[in-house]
Amino acid sequence: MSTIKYHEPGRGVSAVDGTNKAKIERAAVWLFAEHGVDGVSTKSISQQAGVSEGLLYRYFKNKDTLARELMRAIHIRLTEMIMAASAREEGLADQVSFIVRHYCEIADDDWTLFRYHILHLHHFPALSDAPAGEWPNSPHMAAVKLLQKAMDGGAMPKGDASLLSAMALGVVLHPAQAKVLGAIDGPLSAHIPAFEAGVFAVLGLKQKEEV
Amino acid sequence: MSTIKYHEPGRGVSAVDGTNKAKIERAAVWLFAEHGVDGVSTKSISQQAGVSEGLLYRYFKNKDTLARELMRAIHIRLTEMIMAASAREEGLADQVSFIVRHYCEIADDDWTLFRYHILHLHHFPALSDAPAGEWPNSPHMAAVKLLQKAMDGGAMPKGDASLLSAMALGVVLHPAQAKVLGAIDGPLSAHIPAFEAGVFAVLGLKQKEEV
DNA sequence: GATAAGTGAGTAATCACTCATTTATAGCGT
DNA sequence: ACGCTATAAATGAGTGATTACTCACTTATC
Repeated sequence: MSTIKYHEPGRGVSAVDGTNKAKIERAAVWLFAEHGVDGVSTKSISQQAGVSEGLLYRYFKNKDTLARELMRAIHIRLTEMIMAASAREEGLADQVSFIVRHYCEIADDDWTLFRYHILHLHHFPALSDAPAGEWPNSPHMAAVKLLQKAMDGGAMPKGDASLLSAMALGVVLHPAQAKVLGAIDGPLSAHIPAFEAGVFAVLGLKQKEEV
Repeated sequence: MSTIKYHEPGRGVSAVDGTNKAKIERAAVWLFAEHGVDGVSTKSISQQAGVSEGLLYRYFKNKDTLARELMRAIHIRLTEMIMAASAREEGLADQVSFIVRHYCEIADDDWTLFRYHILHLHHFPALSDAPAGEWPNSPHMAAVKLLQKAMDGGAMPKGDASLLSAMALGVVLHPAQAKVLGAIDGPLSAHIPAFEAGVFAVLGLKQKEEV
């Protein structure tokens, strides 16, 4: 696990080593987050990375593959985090707290990559459409499965798991979007207690008492 | 006011008349929502609209102006709706219900334009940054002012109005995003009761009793 | 000396935008 | 009705700039 870092253009992604491949990825994710995949030229990526344009094509088949691999990295990280929460045995409240906390920490850990995810996921329908088979392939579908299991087990009243999941995620993700637009500042983690309270309220769970 | 219509490529925007200008706007908003401003060529807009490429420049200075005018239309419509809610005198609960209901109805009324707004607002920093002066210039800032007034008047406990506003809006807007990605279907208006309950819960308001 | 890493000029396609030209519309005296 | 004219609406080939990507080549590494 990495230490927490903010805002600097393009930390994280792959290991923060000094290889040219990592330089390209860090430059690309920063530019993609800022301008969108179609708003960024391969030339600008190579310039930002400080390498030649041709080198991009030694490590990535084409621009779209580069953009998709970066998106997949954060998409999978978030999905697996929610699946990990789902596997915990301490009850629904614990699972929800786990997700809220780790969502914020993943966002803060590599804010550039996270920003790329929330702003441009829709550019990759194959990642986000997610009709989903046995394994959830998106954060949303993983959360739906978690809530469905809780409903089936009687831990919360039955309802539209997909809708409730979207509402609960929105309590965290829209503030994240507001942070992108400059309407909120500081790390997301600073607001974990507020997010927890909000998500608990939306799901109709009893707030755990203060300490 | 117009009748409710769904999904068809590019209804709404300006009046749904048959003028070439309206044809261009409808084609553009559909393509911009689908592929982003930078992912759409002026040629493709003119083809989708069934006019020549040169005609675009009789009605709009350039591609970016066209994209910005369309975004401004929905951005202002949503902002003014929230300001209208703010002017109502029936109390905070009534204002919140008003906003939730009208947000859904505006989205359903011109889903293509609304989709363009939630997916690509960040492409226009000048519209979304909104440090805001006396008059709120974004839905978020309008909602913040409403909540701040409610807090000052003792209608709800004091807190971070900007954060709470983002959380509350997220209860409606993230499901809207989920609908864009195909994880939720049907008109947003179908979920108004659930959204109201969620927003009330996030804001710590008493749910009005069932009828 | 062999393989891998890295370069950047070159290519055909596409881009946003212009402008000389053509087509449609409107007004008006007869 | 009709022709004549002035203006507005609409066209699409043409412009230089930029695009994603290739490849013959040079440089570094073992």
